[in-house]
Amino acid sequence: MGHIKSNCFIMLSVQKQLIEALKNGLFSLFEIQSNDLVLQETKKEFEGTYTFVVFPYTKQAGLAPAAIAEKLGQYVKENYAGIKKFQVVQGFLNFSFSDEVWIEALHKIVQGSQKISLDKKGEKILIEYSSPNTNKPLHLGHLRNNFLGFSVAKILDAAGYEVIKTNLVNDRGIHICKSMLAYQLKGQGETPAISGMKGDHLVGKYYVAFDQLYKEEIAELTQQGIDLEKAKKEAPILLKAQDMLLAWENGDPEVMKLWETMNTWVFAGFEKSYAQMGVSFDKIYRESNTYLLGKKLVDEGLKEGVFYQKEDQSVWINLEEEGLDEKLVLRKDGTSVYITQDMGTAQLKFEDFGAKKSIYVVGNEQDYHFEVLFHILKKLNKPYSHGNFHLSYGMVDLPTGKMKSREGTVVDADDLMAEMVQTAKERTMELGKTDGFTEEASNELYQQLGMGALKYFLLKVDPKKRMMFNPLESIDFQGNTGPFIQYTYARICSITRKARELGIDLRDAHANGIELTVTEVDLIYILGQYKSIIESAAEAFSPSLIAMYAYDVAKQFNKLYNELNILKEEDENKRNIRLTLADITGKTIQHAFSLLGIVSPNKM
RNA sequence: GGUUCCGUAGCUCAGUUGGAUAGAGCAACUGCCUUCUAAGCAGUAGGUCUUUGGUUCGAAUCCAAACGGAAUCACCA
Repeated sequence: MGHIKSNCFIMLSVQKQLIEALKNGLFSLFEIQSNDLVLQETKKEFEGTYTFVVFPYTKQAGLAPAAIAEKLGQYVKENYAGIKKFQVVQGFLNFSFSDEVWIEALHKIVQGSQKISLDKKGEKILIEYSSPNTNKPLHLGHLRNNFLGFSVAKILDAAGYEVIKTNLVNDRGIHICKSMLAYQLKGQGETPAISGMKGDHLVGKYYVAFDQLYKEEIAELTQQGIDLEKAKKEAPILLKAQDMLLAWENGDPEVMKLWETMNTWVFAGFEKSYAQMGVSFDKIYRESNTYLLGKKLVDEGLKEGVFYQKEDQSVWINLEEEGLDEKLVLRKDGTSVYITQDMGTAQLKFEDFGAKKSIYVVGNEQDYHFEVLFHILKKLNKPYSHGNFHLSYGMVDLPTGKMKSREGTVVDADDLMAEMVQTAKERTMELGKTDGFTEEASNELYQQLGMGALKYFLLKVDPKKRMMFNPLESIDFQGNTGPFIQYTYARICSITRKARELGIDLRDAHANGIELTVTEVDLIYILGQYKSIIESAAEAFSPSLIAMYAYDVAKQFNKLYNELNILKEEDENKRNIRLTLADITGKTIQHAFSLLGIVSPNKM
């Protein structure tokens, strides 16, 4: 199994003492000096918490592995009071701790639960996520992006950073003009109000319409005997779109007016989607505002000799030393490209917030782009150029392959979220869980469960990896899912609610001389890891670590719930220990889920 | 073609500096609700960790090659 996190706060002193004892044992028994002793978690099928592997010492000790383990175990048990027993299996030496150690650990967890978040680091960190285009509605890929970005922001906040959430809206460029042009041609004054469509969907409709018109024209041209490649470049509607982009850059009043109108529609639509997703931003940037600043940076770089101009006036940077190519940073006609805008945005964000660390939550298809961007910022010697990180997440694949908006193979974000809430409603009603709920409370619960299932589904997978979504199979509500963990939380709430009704005060829980079961010890052990899990998740920018942890916690608690009585336990001390465990388990789940942006209902 | 990433159960995924009989969930099959919420628990079955070589006490993990898949290498964003 895995190695022990060196920063597992709760068990830290216990681990240190054990390692110290092992070190001393190795020296006094075998005269082996070793400074890097590593413990491992004992595998489930064996008794114990920590395992020490002695295979590496067989040569030096001149004994068989089992013999070394036996002697070492004996030594440690005699010299460290916290050890209850040790067992030797081949070259593996397994240690179990006394119940006192575990009770003490539980007390520390209870004390620490007053403030679960880690200490402030006094450091600002920017996170940019979402980054939609204003020519079409959001899809499944955006959901992964938004949930990831929001969750990572929460995790970093919990890890002590001052987090600033930004969203860079891509609201300019040829693709935006395409939907505008199609609207001009076919729109006939349609508005979201008239059509009853959400603004982003309405605009998206015209983006698709453009593509149809474009394809028709290409077909026509090729029938006239024109080469396909040529037809693609010279279709009249495409040329018109290009003209429109020029008109936009020149501030043509009519084009600007249409652009602003359609933007307003899209933003109104996005706002609804973001509200449903439960994500938010501290500041929204628009590329239409940042691309000009990017051009300024190009001028600076030219003066400093970082960039150079070719004969046709286009501006370039040479990144061959970095193992990359020459890259264009400004077109020959002086208009900016993608990277120019990103340079401008980076500068603007730094001027606004002064953060030297910055995370970009963007799909891995743009790995190369960000590599280039970060190199450019370094060459420009920007103060924020060394804290950039591209959180490159994998695509969400469908069984049919990659999603493509133009081919109609996208899973729409709004549709999917609505479906999830509907499924949650059906499942909940089948189980009769909302009997006695008000309608308002029921609907709130369906929201929480549907979104919980969806968010957990997308966040439990390692962000870096591509993942599969099959629209024909609904997302589960059982097993390793959001609702399972939410259910465990609601179950715990039910217990603590009843405990309060019975007037049980946990503060006077005394636990002297209590015998714990393996299940209780395992739960205490898992609960003690939470803070170090937060730290790992923050370091790796990985909500999936939090998700998997929450699942482990819930699973272990349900095991305990089925094996042991809690409220009905007659021994008051045992009952109180279990109640304390239940309470801390609930708090841990709730906190972990809040880091994923998932609400934990206290009744379901 | 260059670069980067990936290949683990029928399906979706874990597996953190190399460690014990490779783990979960779903799907399938067995049990458990007059007792704290059965969206739960316990169990059965399911694997040549793509293949082949190497490194060593020991490899899903490290190295090399082959096979299969993906992304990217735009004066698109």
